Amino acid sequence: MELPFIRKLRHGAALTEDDVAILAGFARSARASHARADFGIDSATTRSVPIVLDGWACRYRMLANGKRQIVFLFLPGDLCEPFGVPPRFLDHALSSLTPVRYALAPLTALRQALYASPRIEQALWWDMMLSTEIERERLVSLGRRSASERMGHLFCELHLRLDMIGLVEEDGFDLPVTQVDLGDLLGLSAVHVNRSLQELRKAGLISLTGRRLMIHDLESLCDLSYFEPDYLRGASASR
Amino acid sequence: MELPFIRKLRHGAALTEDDVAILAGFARSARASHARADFGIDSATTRSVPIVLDGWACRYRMLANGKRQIVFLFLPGDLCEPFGVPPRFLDHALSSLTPVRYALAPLTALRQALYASPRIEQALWWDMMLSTEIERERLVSLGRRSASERMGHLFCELHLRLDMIGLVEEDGFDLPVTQVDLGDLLGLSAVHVNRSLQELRKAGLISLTGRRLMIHDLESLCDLSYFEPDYLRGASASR
DNA sequence: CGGTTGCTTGAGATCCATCAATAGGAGTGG
DNA sequence: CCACTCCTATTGATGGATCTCAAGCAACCG
Repeated sequence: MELPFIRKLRHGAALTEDDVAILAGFARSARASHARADFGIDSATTRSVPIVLDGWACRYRMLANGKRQIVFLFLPGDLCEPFGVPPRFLDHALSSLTPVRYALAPLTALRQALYASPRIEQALWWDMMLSTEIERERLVSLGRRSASERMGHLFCELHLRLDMIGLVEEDGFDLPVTQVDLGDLLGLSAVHVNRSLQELRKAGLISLTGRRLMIHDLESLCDLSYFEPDYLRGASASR
Repeated sequence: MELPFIRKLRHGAALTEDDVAILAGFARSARASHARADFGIDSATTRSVPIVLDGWACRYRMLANGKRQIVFLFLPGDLCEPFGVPPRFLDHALSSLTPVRYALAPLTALRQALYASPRIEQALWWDMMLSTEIERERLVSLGRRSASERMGHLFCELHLRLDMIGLVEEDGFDLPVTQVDLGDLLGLSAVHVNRSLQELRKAGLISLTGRRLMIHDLESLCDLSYFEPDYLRGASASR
């Protein structure tokens, strides 16, 4: 199967075979990380953008009172930094949630790639804007949506993002994170995550057994959570 | 006085006089907007990035249940979109909070400017990362900080951002927004905004009369709200 | 097996939203 | 100038949403 980040970028621009070859080069040297391990920037890897090949990861922040907030959730195919990030902004607070395989794309090589191909440039900008929109919408969730609305919105978002890389089967997908993680993602306590999940279950919208989430009524879930797929209106390359 | 957005960008790169001249060109044709008016992209101005010259503005989102969440607060000198945003992502939900003067920088001209000068390119990337960090930190606020912590954090952030463009005098600055606006920014009800403000006042940390905010004890305010100026660690051009 | 991790449930406390009412100030029309 | 209205800030009272603390249970694992 095609690399997830290439599969994803195809949604942002009509890549040629040459483009794909260049991008595939970034994934040649993969690293592996255990679950729950920081894998951010160390001195040796500075000036590189991690690309998730497999597994789930996140950017998070810890407060002095011990609370954690996950700022962004990275799925397979996601670039963990913008392609033009100044090195002094490179983020140390990247962590795996599951075991993760990732590649490190040097900033210089990324720049060369987008100079070489306007389609790659377009795809990378598209990817960055997609991430930005996702982040903004989560901000709206934390500010103005109730617990179960947030949960529902997250599931709609995941459905859309995972579908983009072919990881949705029959409206179900793996959800390989704990309820504590979901709480840190949604700004909720683990206990309340549990209760919100049960609300959605009782409403017949989802089921979640093992680590597999089934969405039984996507439309109602979107309605409940004010999810508008349009907010990722760049999600398709066609206009 | 120098244009605020040039003054701001100087923090991100050592601009030459030529750079400044190019940037100043963007501000030549200013538009004006009343308070509380959408001034986003219309057909005539598409493919341009608004730059705030004067006044406060925001990007917001409305939910179907009537709730509003402000996603980003724009101060004088702020670019309202990333410089490389694909046109299909241009945001319609930009609104002024006060009367605003703004310029429209065509995307194509921005690209030419950053091709022409690596310092301009560096400054624009720096600016984008600064915005990103601010947005992330607000997400942390909404997820994991209490009402008065959020409020304190916002004031620390504003102090830092306004100081960058010379709008702080004796630890005080104008805060030209209503308590409803503050609520939509911080994910709170207007009533609770009022009570949180009084908490900060009673603690002797701030005073807010008319539309002027005085910060009496910046250090305590930072401690209270877990504000770490480092999160804007690219804030100075020196490394 | 015992220890750990994650999920579930209950009870009580806290934070914050909502509803409602008052008061002051700014603008507006007569 | 005055009466009127609208907007904003403020305060009180109440209820609901969510947190925290605590305990039990199942699954997994060394």
